[in-house]
Amino acid sequence: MATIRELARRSGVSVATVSRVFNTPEVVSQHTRQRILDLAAEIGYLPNGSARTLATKKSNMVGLVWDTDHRRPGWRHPFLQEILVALKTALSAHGLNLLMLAGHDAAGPDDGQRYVRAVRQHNLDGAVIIDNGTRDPAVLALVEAQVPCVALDLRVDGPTSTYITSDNAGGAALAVRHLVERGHRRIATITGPLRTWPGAERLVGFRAALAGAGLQLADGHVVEGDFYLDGGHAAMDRLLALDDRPTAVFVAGDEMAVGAMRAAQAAGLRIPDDIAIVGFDDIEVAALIPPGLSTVAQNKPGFGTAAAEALVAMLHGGDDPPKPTVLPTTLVVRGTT
Amino acid sequence: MATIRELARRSGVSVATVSRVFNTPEVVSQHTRQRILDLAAEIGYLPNGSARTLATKKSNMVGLVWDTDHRRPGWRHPFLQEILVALKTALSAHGLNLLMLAGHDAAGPDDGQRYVRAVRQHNLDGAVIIDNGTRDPAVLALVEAQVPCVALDLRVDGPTSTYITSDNAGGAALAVRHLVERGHRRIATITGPLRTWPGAERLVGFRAALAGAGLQLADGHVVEGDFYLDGGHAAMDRLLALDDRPTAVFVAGDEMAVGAMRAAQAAGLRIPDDIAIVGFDDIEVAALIPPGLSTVAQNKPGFGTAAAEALVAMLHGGDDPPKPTVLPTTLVVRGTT
DNA sequence: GCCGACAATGTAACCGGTTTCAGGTAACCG
DNA sequence: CGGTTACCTGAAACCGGTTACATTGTCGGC
Repeated sequence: MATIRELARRSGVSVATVSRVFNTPEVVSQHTRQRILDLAAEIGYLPNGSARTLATKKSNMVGLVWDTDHRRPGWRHPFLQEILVALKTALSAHGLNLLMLAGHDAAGPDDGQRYVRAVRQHNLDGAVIIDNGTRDPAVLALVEAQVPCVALDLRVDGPTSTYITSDNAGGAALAVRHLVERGHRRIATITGPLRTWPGAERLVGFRAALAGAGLQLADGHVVEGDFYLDGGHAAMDRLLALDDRPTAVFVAGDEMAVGAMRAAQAAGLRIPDDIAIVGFDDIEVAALIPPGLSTVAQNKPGFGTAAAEALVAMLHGGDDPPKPTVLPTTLVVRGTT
Repeated sequence: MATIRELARRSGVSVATVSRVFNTPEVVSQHTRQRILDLAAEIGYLPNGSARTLATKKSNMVGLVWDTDHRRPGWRHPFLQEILVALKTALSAHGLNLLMLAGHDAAGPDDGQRYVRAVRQHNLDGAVIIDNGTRDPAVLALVEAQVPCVALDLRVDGPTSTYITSDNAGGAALAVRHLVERGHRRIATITGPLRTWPGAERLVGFRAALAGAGLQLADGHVVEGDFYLDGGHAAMDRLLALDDRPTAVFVAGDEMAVGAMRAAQAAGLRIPDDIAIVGFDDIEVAALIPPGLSTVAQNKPGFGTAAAEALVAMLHGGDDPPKPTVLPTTLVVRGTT
């Protein structure tokens, strides 16, 4: 393994000069620079990342906090894969790597400082937080420790942190307006967990849009779900048991919407004739399941790229507190409406 | 930021002793050890990972090679999320972290050495390769460079590398036998890309099982697909255009199977009465799409845990070449058969 | 009472870079 | 021709750990 001293010796310069070739190339003369670069390529020299990190305290790595909730074994993010692809691509375009941080599953004590510890131990430059749905104290510790952070779908801010989210309220409004246009008057909703940011916001948007259309929200027409399929099914069952059963339901998550569709079908209802459904997320199944789930689509890669941009801005950029990014949503009309 | 010298000074011992407390605790006296640990907790001392890596050349990090194929923007692994969860959990139980390595998307030259470079630069202890479907030369460079590697669904082996795969041939055989039991005699298959390991093996298993059942494989009853939905659709169209149309199709991937179902339905065929379909993978949609896709299920978390085990065995274990892991598959019968 | 073994700790070199500061050379100016 | 100045390079301290080797002290055996 070639080291910098080896390379310096061979090319007859000092280690300082070699170091400069890789860090501030403009200060070393064209001639020596080229000679060193050629030789470096020849002997296969690569600057050692650990040494560099040790000296500079910058690792060019950001942590990925994605806590696979131990209380909920089947926990899945609706479109983790798309986010990850976009995030990784955008980060590596800036020379940043992504380190997956261990969550609850990690060995060692858990005093709520586990992410902070990991960040300090590895000299991470920042962190991306993919919401686990709850305000994990360990996550909050991260932003309190002034680690540059960008959270997805979790509302955190401060001098060194910001968040990316879809226009949840606006998306919900899109859904409602669409249903109203289709002639529905009795519109219910199955929400996400209301302690989560998207869960809460989509309900806010729903209510506002309903009011905007001059419609009343009937008793029992708001049922809190859990973003999972079975939860959606159960919630729909409750709606269908009502005396003034709604003719349309805005379901705040596609997975729940699929469950809701099943519940409706199990109750012998035809979709969309007897009951219309609009989901949120636009996950893969939405297009596949007959008759096709109308839904509010999120800009999935947008989460990843926006997160990368925001993080880079905080790392390289000035001191002005970063602005949250709100990604626009779009309505996708399929067969359920 | 407390350093080891600071901690040493405060507790009145040498840095060597402090270091030993964290690395070989048994050699330092109970009394001093406790005193140092207490003080460490008090001042919040954490060993610096970079310094440690620099000195020991072990980083306790493994690279994740997951090349999001730039030639195929929509490239998705059928169950990346499940693998990732299991992998991360299993690795962190051994104190290992996962670093996502940049692929084609990275800046800099691409001479096929990009992963090797990344590994050397960060002193990675090993790598997990999530197959991109092709034998990427950059991946092969990794195993040639004697980096401890474990590949998923990609057959690589050598003194420092091994792979994890499902029993693809066996799974295909399960599917065929199931169809035979249902009374089918004219069984066709839509394969994955035959240059991929799972694509090839599933075809092998298919052929063997057919022969084992004493059945002939008719001309044109093997159509190569691409693991994507549209490819499955197109392949099914070709099968349905045949004179001796099959009564059952083994589709070597669920995503393709969904496409195939659509093609069949578009052609006015009833499933499973006019044509039966068995998929492979057991992705989420399989259970959701009516009438429910019968399929060969893979042990998804198994990939992650097995990969972690294999890697740990190579890192800590002896020099005996690691054994590949073949995960059993199971048949899940739903409505398409 | 001396010696060897052993347990606990310290000293200092080393891992492979970065960076401050200073030195040398050549060009330029008055 | 002396003095700036700009440009390029080198010497050496430093980042925060690990570890080979040396040292000290205790104790048991003979």
